[in-house]
Amino acid sequence: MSNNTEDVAGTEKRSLHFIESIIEEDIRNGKNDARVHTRFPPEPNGYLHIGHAKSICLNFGLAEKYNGKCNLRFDDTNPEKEETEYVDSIMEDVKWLGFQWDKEPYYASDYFDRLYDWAVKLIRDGKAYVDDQPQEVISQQRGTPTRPGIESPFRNRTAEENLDLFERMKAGEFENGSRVLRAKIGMTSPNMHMRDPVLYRILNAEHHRTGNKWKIYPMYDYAHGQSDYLEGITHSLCTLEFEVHRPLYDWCLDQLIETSYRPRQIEFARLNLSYTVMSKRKLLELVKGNYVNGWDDPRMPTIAGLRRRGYTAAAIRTFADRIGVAKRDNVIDVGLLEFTVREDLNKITPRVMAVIDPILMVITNYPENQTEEIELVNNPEDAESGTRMLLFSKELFIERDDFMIDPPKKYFRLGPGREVRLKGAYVVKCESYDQDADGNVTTIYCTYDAETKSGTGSNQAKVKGTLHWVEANSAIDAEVRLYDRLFVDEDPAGHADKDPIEFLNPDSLKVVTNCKVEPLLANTKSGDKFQFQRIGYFCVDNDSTFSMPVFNRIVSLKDNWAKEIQK
RNA sequence: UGCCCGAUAGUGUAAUUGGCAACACGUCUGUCUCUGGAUCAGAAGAGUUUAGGUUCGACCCCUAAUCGGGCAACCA
Repeated sequence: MSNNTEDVAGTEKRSLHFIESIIEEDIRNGKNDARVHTRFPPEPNGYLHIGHAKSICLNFGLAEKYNGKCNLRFDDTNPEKEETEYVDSIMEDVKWLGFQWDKEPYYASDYFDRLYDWAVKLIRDGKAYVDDQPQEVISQQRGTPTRPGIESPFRNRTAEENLDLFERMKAGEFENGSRVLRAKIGMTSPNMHMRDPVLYRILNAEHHRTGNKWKIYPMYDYAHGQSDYLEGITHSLCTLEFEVHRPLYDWCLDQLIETSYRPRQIEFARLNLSYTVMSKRKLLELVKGNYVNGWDDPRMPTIAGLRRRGYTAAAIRTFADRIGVAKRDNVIDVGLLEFTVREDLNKITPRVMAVIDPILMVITNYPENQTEEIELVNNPEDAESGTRMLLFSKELFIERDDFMIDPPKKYFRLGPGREVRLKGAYVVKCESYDQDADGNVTTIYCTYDAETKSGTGSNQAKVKGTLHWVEANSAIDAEVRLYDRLFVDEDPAGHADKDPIEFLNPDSLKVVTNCKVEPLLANTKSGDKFQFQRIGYFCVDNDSTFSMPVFNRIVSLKDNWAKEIQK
């Protein structure tokens, strides 16, 4: 390592984060034969969220960077919470993000036999014992962080007795929860996790892979390090809350292996995002309580939700890269995520005309029954994207927001007597308008100047605004789903006395059904993304049909006018 | 009252490992524009939680304090 910085994406310089520093030092020292082998170890008890994406990008990214490998391993040691549906969704999400795990996916449950044999070794070595006490008693005896615990009366059974009991636990002779296998470490450690921790518990539940074969299941602390070891993992990355578990991770390995190869646990700070919740438990609550429409609801911070919303995998990877990796607690502004998608979408999406809240515009001096074709650039950011033709006629739809009867001075759009350009077409001037009984504007009457057609080079006096529009007769109907942040509070889970549900944003979804979009949008498929000119980025939803296309708003365009009216 | 982590502009992350704090987002100006988008140019904004110490020199090392987070599931 000659320099502490490196090229990222060819241009940006980025310095090494602390995990990379550790890895590079390990490589220099030839530790574990200078291999880099990471793993992403989700428990299949829920869908992955953007926080997991950070971890995925970290683990797979490190493997890529150092020519190593990264495993996908399902940490399925608790059959009561785990399901195959989650396994499938997790694999799909990891692949979608653009990563490929080494070989086949691994499962902690594949190691149950090895883990069992190791447990037997611990018992033989006098380092584990079977405790017959109920959970509450064990819990009481553990003491408190400030007071040491006391030893279990079953702590000093003979190895033979322990072995016999443990085998019978495995055989299913005992009741659920009636006995556990505990490590024999001591009851006085200031670290609660080191006070004779439970290694195995009896669980009469059907496991999603091993079915009813097992009656006992290993605990995370016992299973994780050994699973890492069996897979040849070198750097086992996890979040900060596992810091206090590390001594136990190391203790187990110390007792069980004698090779020089050793996996090392390193902790980093999990991602927190403003205006959302980021725990599987809380997300599950949103799903089960029908506050959202499933795990892939576009408002969810799940990878499936973001995907359906229209976020690109590239944007999420860039985001993960931008937020960095460190050990201090952090809350990332959702604005950064939004910026990152806009940045990506700006480069890749075709621009189209779509009017979300249409109002009829009649061009009074445009010949009756005449139409013409207007050529429009598909994407000014992409020279390869070409152009397309769009119909223009006497009757158009424009956005209701783009007209005001009595506009303020800084309003660059249409009002009585004002002039604007219709994007790609002509400059029009508002001559009059109709209102209904309630005062709503129903039709806007304009005149156009035939000399001002776009691309003719006739440099007309500049107009302040340019509006998007669709031709009234050829436009097709569409449904648009306007998504906004799910919570109105910056940190919905940060109130000890209040449930995040209380901060749900009542306007997080607005369904608009009478939108008018250009005819091209009849032929789209789920997942297609567009920029609705002047409005935002949109993505074709799964619910879309030929007769009624449905678009999700991914994110709006940066809107300075909206900011202006805030003032 | 215990133990373990952490603390740098509004938010994140840096600082060539001790040489007078940088980048991104955000904010504000302005430019350009047939998207009030994008682009481009520029500005404001921290003197690194505090107090000591070591040193020619400290964001960086030491000590203490303060603040924040984590730890007492047969969850992961």
